[in-house]
Amino acid sequence: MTPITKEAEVFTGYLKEKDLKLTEQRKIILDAFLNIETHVTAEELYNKLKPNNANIGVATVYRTLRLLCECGIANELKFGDGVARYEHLFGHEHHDHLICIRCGKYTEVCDPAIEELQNKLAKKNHFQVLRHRMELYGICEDCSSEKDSKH
Amino acid sequence: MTPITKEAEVFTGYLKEKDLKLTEQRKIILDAFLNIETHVTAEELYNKLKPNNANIGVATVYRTLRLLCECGIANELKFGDGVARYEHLFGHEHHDHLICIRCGKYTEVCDPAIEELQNKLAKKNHFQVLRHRMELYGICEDCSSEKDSKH
DNA sequence: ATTACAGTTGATAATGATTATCATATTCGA
DNA sequence: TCGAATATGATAATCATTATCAACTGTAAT
Repeated sequence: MTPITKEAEVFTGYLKEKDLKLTEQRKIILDAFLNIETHVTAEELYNKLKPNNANIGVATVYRTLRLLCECGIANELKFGDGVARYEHLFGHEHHDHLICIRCGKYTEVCDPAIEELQNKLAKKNHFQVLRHRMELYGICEDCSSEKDSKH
Repeated sequence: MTPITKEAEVFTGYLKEKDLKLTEQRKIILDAFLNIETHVTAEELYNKLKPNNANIGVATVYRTLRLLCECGIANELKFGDGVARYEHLFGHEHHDHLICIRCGKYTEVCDPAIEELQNKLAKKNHFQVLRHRMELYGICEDCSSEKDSKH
């Protein structure tokens, strides 16, 4: 069976609402995107699709990822290396990132206490927060112990 | 008199240490950079210099900004619009940003309580934090009241 | 099912920020 | 002053992303 995911429903609804069309490519891209449990770049997703779908172009991948962001299924991340990465939002609502500068691995974290302080901070500055990003860069546990275990 | 700024000292020291040369262009670029009290992009700095220094190329501006980052005088910021911005660090050590998505204005903020929680969060994840970035995106006070005052 | 049109597609050109190249020019210690 | 090492500016190259556009497809009404 082909289970109709929450994401597929949302996407379909969004397209209808905007008078956009549910094309074969969009279905394939959404499906592939949901089957990746980490960040992907548009390029990576495109390369993943190519073997089985020789006919999907990069431009369409970019276009579709934008749509997925617009309807809240995906989230665009820019860590500062000049490439946009995309992650799905459903199932892991909001979170921040710990990014290892040695191996590139990242961990999703969430700290409600920090969020609360952020809101307080914003209020103090008469600023209405819509979204935020917080990234801690450093060395992850694995890389840290690797360095220690040099013998 | 030409006051020798702390930044000029640091820069000179850094260049000497690395066997790099203190060129006329580097002096001019540092000077111009220090005279801007906000973020600048490399392009903006270049345009600012051009009228009085027809002979400085964009490449040199980029190169010099990188040096300034390396020696801790400048800090590179990437807000996700594809352009790198640079701010000086001395005098405003560490801070985070409130960024207005309507007018583009940003405010520097600093909250030690948040920093502390960040460190705790990292420790809990056995992660060694080297640096972090936190940006709150939303509507600033001015833009917010502007909207209200539509009459 | 057919039609017709609005929206979509892929190939590729274009863009825009940044970096590499390279011949010429500068710096600075000996 | 000289010479080796480093810098410079102009411009080509790069890389991710977006625009272009003729051909194609989804959809809702017929």
